[in-house]
Amino acid sequence: MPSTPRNRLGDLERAVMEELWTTHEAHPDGLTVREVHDRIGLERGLAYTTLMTVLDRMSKKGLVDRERDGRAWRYTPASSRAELTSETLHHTLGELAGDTRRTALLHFLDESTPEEIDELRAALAELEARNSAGTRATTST
Amino acid sequence: MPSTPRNRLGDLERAVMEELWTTHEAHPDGLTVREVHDRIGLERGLAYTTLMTVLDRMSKKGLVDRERDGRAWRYTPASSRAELTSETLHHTLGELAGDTRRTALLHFLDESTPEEIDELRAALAELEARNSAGTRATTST
DNA sequence: TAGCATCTACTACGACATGTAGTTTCGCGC
DNA sequence: GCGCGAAACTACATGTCGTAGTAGATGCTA
Repeated sequence: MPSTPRNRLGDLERAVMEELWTTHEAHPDGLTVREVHDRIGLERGLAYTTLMTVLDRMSKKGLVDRERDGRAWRYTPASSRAELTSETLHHTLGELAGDTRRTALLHFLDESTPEEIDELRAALAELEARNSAGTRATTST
Repeated sequence: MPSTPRNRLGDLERAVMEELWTTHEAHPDGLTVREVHDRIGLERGLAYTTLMTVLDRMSKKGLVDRERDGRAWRYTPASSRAELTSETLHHTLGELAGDTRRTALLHFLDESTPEEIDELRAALAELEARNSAGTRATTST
């Protein structure tokens, strides 16, 4: 857990994260500034240095990690989209006391589509399955 | 549903909302700037006008409603804490595509305490109960 | 009725985040 | 040795938020 809040991304920051996330499989070592610029900067008419600044700031905020590759840096997402989202969700709910949280959750579900609720149920079921399996063996992180 | 995003409150803004929320039952007509100042401004050594500015901005952002009461305005929360939270949760999850959302939810649950998960289950159960009851009668909202 | 209290409306300003980009510096390969 | 490309540093505009002062309206009171 990073000490810095590092929530709420700006538009460009978000676009960069999206790019890093979606290319992470194909490029596990990350992308250089130039690569990011070629992918999302050119089409927006952004200067190379703009992406450099943004990536630099993002690494200082702990949103991305970077590693040397020759004279360049390779940037990788510090956490997956799922992790970051989960973090935000916890943050949002974390501000609420127990009783209020209940109400908020109810409201949330109330305004969810049946599909979303199904997803949630499925996730709960999966968690349960995993837990009961792990009860007598696994020691996960 | 407000057209303006109106998420992410600042510290003072949040404190004001908390005050409006917690006093809403006892004061359904809302609070005046002076009352808000007396309640949370004095102890922080804030000027009266500071609260005025903040409340004014918040009403422009749609966070609070206001109604005339003599020469003063009475401010009420535009939505309950639960609604606002629910909105934020939806917003957070709304950026994700189906597959990613599943993963995010799983992550979220993974990092939740058993109590939190119970709360969620309870909320789901309550929703279900309400739905099956309403299937043949109620026409809500 | 003149003045004081009280409220709103308008303006301001510093700090910080973000988008955007230029300038400087430095190392590597030819 | 020189130039290319990358990083590092600096800069500036805009928007938000916390903070507050001042001007102007209006009602109450002596």
